Amino acid sequence: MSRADAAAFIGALSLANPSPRSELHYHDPFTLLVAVVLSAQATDAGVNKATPALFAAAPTPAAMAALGEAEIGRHIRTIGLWQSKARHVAALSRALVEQHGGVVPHDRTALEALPGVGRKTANVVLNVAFGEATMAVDTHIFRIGNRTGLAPGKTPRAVEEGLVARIPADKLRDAHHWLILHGRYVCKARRPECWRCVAAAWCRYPAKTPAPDA
DNA sequence: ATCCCGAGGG
DNA sequence: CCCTCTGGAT
Repeated sequence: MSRADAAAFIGALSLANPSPRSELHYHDPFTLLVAVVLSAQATDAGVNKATPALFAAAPTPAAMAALGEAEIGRHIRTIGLWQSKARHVAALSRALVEQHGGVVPHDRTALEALPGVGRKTANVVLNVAFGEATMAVDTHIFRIGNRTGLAPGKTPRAVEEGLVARIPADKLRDAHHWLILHGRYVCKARRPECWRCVAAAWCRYPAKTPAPDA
């Protein structure tokens, strides 16, 4: 897909979702980082319910490290994979204190070396908190990139590079919100609702589900 | 039953 | 590449 079409595609999605919001609203690097770690394979509702109390108790790496794994676990017991996440959050907080002066590093290699942090999570922090021109490719964005031709690729890395090459740098941040919302409610993995997709004109994926009572 | 805004380990 | 971790929503 050309850059012009990509801009039109993203523009259509932005009009359909004029007020994007999610746990990505954390701008502080540390709370953003922890919120994203907690989000993996969990519902956003669960994360949004648990994080306010957790961050009130421990807003910084030092405070989180002091809080400890057991107490972190008590705060996040209602979300999936909480045991390994409590372990990772405790370990990454200690690592930030001991190796980075209690500050989230503005550096991909250092971020990905933290426990529980992979390329996707590192990209969220790099883009949302530090303004780097990168995209965090989750399952939704990976699927949309391939279905639509917006950014085809066999690996998340390839899709990421295609998106960064086609979407204007100043729109990458909001593109996360729009693409994820679109992937969740319209361009779903199963039974995509193509008949109500605002970006269908730029999409090459054939509608496999007929519109209800149409 | 099946899926989720992943990451680590085998 | 495949498996596992895990509660909650649908």
